[in-house]
Amino acid sequence: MTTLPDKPTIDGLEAKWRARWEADGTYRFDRTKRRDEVFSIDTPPPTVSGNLHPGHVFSYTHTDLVARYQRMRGKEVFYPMGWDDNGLNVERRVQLLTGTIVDPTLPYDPDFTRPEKVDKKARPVPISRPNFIELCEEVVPEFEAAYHDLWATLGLSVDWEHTYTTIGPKATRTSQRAFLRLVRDGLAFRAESPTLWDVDMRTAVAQAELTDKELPGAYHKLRFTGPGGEALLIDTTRPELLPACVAVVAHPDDERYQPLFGKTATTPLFKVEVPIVAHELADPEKGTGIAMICTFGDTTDVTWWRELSLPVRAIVQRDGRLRPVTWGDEGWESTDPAAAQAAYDELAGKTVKQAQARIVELLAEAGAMEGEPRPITHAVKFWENGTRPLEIVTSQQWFIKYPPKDVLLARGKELQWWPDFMRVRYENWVNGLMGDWNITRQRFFGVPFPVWYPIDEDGVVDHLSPILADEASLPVDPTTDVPPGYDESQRNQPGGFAADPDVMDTWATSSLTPQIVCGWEDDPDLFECTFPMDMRPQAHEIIRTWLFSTVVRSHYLHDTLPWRNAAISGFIVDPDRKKLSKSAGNMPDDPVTLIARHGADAVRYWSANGRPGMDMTFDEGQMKIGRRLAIKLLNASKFALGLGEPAAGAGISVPIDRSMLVRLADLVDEATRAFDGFDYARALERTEAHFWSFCDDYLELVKNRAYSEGPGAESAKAALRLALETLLKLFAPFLPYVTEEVWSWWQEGSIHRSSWPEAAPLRDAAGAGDPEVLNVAAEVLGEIRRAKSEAKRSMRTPVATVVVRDAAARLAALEQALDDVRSAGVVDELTVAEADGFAVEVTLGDEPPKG
RNA sequence: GGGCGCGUAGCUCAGCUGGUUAGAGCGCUGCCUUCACACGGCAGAGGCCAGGGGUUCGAGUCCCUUCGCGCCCACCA
Repeated sequence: MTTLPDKPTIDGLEAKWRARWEADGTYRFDRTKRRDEVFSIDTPPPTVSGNLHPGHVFSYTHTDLVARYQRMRGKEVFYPMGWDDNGLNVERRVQLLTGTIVDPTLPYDPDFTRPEKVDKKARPVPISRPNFIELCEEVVPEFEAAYHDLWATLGLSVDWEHTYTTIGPKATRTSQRAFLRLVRDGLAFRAESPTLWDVDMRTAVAQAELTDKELPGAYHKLRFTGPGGEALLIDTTRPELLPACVAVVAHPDDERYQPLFGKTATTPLFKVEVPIVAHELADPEKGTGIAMICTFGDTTDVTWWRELSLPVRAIVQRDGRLRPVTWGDEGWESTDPAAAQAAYDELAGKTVKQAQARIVELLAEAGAMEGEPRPITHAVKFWENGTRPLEIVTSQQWFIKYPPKDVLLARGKELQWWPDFMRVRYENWVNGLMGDWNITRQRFFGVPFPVWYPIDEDGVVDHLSPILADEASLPVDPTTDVPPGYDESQRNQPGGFAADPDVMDTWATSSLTPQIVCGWEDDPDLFECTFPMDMRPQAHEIIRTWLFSTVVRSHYLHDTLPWRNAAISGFIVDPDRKKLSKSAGNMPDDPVTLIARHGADAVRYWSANGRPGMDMTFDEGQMKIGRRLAIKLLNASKFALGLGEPAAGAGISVPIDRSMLVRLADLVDEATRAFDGFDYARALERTEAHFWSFCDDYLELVKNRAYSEGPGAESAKAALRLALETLLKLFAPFLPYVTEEVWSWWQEGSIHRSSWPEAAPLRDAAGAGDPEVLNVAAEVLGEIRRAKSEAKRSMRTPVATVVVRDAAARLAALEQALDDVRSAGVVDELTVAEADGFAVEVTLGDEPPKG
């Protein structure tokens, strides 16, 4: 039964079909399927602390295109959605939004309620850690709701019964269990180690979260005293670390310093004797070719310190200020402790920056600095969201050991990358790995370590002998739960236990998204039919974090890749190739507004034009084209279906109808091939081009015949319905709303649960169809149109005569479509003549009578 | 410093393993209110394919090189 609207519109389709799909469970995962019948997707959980951004729409649409294609190919698609509500960003956003700050020394206040209105200028209200976590749990769902609404309106075919968060109990349990397994296997361990440290957030930061910023600095030439009392000049950009100097270093091949290796130099001001050592990382070209090693100025210092077995003389505290030191104590020997103390007292308590200013004055007064500081610009390491340079402090942290590089590189080769060249980023990262993965964060809102530490009878906490939680008890929070064999009264008591106060790095949990969504050990049946997963879609800037760490965890837990395919999306840039951002002032309207303005199908159309891995320009013009395409689909469908159903058993007998179907079969092959290679953009482009010529040429050519009666009309109607069904299906992944709407006019069920078109049945229906028939007919019709257009006449203008000159084969093709061409062109007499080239002579007839 | 990607009409982009006069859409110009569509339709103008070498019968397509843009990585004292 075909029911056509009088005036079809795309307005309101989102609300209508979104509700219907939800009610019908159109995208619900059927967990009774076998693994080989399933296509499972490791959805990127959006960071709910962020603002909705057009870039989100872009990349999430790409995933949905693949999901919809696979579903129509007959796969049961496992397409969950997560919310990343774990980590520093959420913590900070909640702090700002609620005007609070955590003071871990405060007790829980059961009467605390969220302030109604937040004065951004006022001092944040200090609250306890449990109160803050409650606040987060209250606020985060508000963020999530905004995303859920956007995704559903955009038409993501997500199964909303499979959602997860990266901090909820499920994720926490998975994360803690995976952590305990690593501890058990000796792959996660606790150690005291120099750690990159953000002095404002007062937390450790991992290598993956680093970013470089160009900052002004200055070389200061310091006068050390060599072994023979001679001056030894050393350039440094960090003179304030002079008291932390533990050695000076030059390249082993540097002839200037070779005689000094093994001897000692004496630091200015503090009069500390430090060894003169050799190491290849010292660059003879840089400064004076000899550098001071401090604990710790940068990661090179850490390398030197480790490889040369140097002592620690740390001065920078976790708050970024210099700590008090008593010179003369063990480890702080000086040939003149009184002078050292006097100089250091000038620095203690100051920030790094203040200390630098002061020590430069002291050095100048002591005549220990050659010349003036020479300003330079150099790259300094920052936490990616930080405001001050990172320092390196020594502290106790949990680390995960990385697998050997060759193992990691082999995993990278095993994985299918779309596009393939993105593998290089992974390999670059693996090759640059240093040390182990520090997963400890000194924060409040995160997955806690399921660990306590014993306290001996003297009240000393043994941080190197952790008490692990039972797996069966997970998830646990060590600050409120009690370790096995203890009771609450022993908390923080001699002979008792102390909770691990820290939380895990957000990637330590996000790296387990496949395990979380597939129900690792919690839901073995689900895991069986979904893992290893088929596809990880994600952005290229988090290859080194999310992708990499997920590979590591899956390697350890399951000795397999977490997924077969990594589909990497680009991001959105403005026409000047600048990344869109609020600060750059080039941020377009938010996605909800864009969808309201252009329609979800139109916004998806724009997104679908971005090929995997390619950055794309934000362009509302493309959305307008998408909207036009959707409307055209409605109208063309209305026309094709409005002709009525073909008579039962009607054959597709007319050559041009068969010709159209042959070309359509080729299109199906091409679109299918493109989709199999994750090239949805190509599939769309080909389908779209085909559709426009289908409308402009084929529909025009067959229109009059289709309106008539007889076998010709029946052939046209049958061909049109077959073509329409095929085209709707090819468009369905891109334009889910309009295709579903048209589908509902004449078909049962959802188009999104129908089967992807196949070329073979089309070729069967086309029989010995020749694609050239439609090609030549369209070209001739084009020439007739041109003649009318150039004469500035209406397309309805009758044509007295048309003479087509062309090669014999093409004329033969044209002969098979002669009636349709004549009818569409309103031609009285059409004759053909053999010739070498294609030429059409058109003689227009009289103007039709007006009125 | 190492690497990856991009540079095709005013704009956004196709052009897959090299093959006839380089494609689409938008924008622009002109025409047409045709019985699916004015949220239309038809047609037109517009390009030394970033520059320079080379391989080849033939290069936007392959090789070398220069320039510009973007990004990733790096032990920048």
